Formats: sequence, C-alpha cells, structure tokens
Amino acid sequence: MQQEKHYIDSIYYQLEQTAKYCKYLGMQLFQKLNMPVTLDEFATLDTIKINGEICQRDLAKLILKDRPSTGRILNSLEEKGLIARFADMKNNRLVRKTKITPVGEKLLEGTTAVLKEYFSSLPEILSGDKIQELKQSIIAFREGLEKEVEMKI
Amino acid sequence: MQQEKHYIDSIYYQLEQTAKYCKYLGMQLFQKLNMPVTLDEFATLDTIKINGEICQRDLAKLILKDRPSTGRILNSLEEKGLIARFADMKNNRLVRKTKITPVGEKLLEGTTAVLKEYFSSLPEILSGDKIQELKQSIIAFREGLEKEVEMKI
DNA sequence: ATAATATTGTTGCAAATGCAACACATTAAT
DNA sequence: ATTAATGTGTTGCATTTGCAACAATATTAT
Repeated sequence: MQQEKHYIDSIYYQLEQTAKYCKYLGMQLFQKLNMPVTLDEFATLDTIKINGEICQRDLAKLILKDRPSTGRILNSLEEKGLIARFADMKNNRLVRKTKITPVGEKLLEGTTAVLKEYFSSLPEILSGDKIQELKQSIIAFREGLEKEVEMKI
Repeated sequence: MQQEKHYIDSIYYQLEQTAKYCKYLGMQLFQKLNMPVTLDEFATLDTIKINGEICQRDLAKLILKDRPSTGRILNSLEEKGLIARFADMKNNRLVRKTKITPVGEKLLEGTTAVLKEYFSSLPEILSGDKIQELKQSIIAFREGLEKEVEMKI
C-alpha cells in the first residue's frame, strides 16, 4: 500500500495469493505421490530436525500454528514413529520436548530428495540469482513484519 | 528447493510463512477498527471494482477461492448492499454477474484510505525501491507458478 | 501466607473451508 | 434425436481450523 490505489495491488495481497499457489503445488504433489505424511507434517518434521529438541510452544511459534494444531500434528508424527516426545525442564518448568527418530530422519531425507527432484524438473521461473535475491528480500520483509504482528501463540 | 538442504529454507515455504504474517496483520486491523466487512470481503470488493461486471466463476479464479466460498462472500456483500447481482449472458450461457454499488464504492474508498494510512504509519521495512522490486519479482514468480498449478476452480 | 499472574499443554466447541454432488442449461457427438 | 460432455451456481456434509477455557505448575505480589 505504498502509492497503489488498490489493496489487491499491494505487496501484502500479492504475497498471500502467490503463497496460495505454493501451498497448492506442494499439496498436490504430496497427494499425487501418496506421501506417508502431509505437507504440514513434513515441514514440521523439517523444523524439528533443524532446531533440535524443542518444546511444543516454541515449535508452534516456528511453524506459525496455534498450540492445539501443533499438538495434533505432533500426535500424528508420533503415531507414525517419526518423532519421540519426552518430558524435560525449561526455565524450571515441565515441558514436553520433541526429537526426530531414525525413522523420521530417513523419511525426511527421502522426501526432501523427492521434492528437490520435482522442483528441479519444473521449468525455471526465475534465474538462480534472482531467486536467491527474492528469497533474501522476502526474509527481510518477514523479519520486519514480525516486529509489527502479535501472533499470540 | 534449489541448493537448499531443507524445505523450510525454500522460497516456497518462506513465502507461505511471510504471507501468514500479512494475513494476520490485516485481519487484526480489520477487527481492531471494527470494519463492516472482513478482509476477504474487502479484497473481493476491490477485485470487483477493478474488473468490472464479472461472473462468479471468473471472480473465483481471481480471488483464488472455490465457487461455494466465492458465492458465500458475494451473499454477504450483497446483504450489506455493497454489490448488486444481475443475470447476464456469457458465451450464450446464463450467468450471475456482479457489480459494485455506490455504497460499495464509498466503503471501498474509505477503507482503502484507512488501510493506506495504517500501513504508512508502520516503520519502513524496506525502501520504496526495494519494495517495488520485490513486488515485481513476486508477481513474476507467481505468473510462473500459475502455469504449473492446476487450481480446479 | 494467600492471592494474583504467567507458562505449558490439552479438551471441546464453533466457525471456516474445501470438496463432491446436484440442478439446470448449452454445446458436441454418435 | 438421443446421448454425452461442458459450464455455472448452489446445497450439504465432512474435515480442518482457530479460539476460549481448563488443568497443572511455577513465579510474583500484597
């Protein structure tokens, strides 16, 4: 909403619409390939892999879902044997932490490889340099937004 | 998923997460100011204003919602007197077209002004030039994606 | 010491969402 | 001329989602 006359021309709306395509593309692929996890579960598993042993609420803040939804995703991942939950302390407080299992690691690697191959099979939308630049800008934009938005998670 | 090891570092996931902040920011504002329409309704009204008399399915393709959801939004906008619906022909076929009413125009202008003022009150996240560049890249990326994704609307 | 506040995770319910199926009309196929 | 296929909008339902409330515990205030 800089000099635009219309909200739908703003970067906020354009971002949302573009993200819908991304989500759609990913979910279609996960269904088509009959993946054993959903796209959300996969992203959560990836987040756990990167951030190590992490409590449920901190995870919720990373995947930007509320606590009940995060709990439900973890229930599903646990049932599938991809993560393990254990009690631990954080600031003198009892929390349920989460870590990825060997089975989970295996699935994460395999699925990541499949995704990477699929995306590289798509026609190149923007050049590698352009994509990197775009990604950096988006991350900067997001970090700016984070300061303005109260996410109440 | 170019050279990244992790999906959550990909532009696809980063776009989705950033869009969540945008949506959250907008919805919080609409609630705080007790707007007479929701953010989705506002965006739809804006789309109708720009695209003129348009049938329901074409509108659905623009706002990226399915036909039932689009119909529901239009019902609400119609009840509030912001749009009018009328029967018309398109390719020899009877369709319900939609146009914005004077009341709708007024509300659109007022709300757009409020939004613009609010967004300009935020601390500048990226410079104007950077934002323009980012927006152009996002639109280019989106147009590339559109060719790959079957949206079945 | 008691009460108020804060943190974490879960439960339950209400609202939103998506999707298949339907009704209706038009065009195309055999 | 029937049948099949396509396009449009609506209805109904099942799934998802978000949010408030709760239970349990720890910290802080009065």
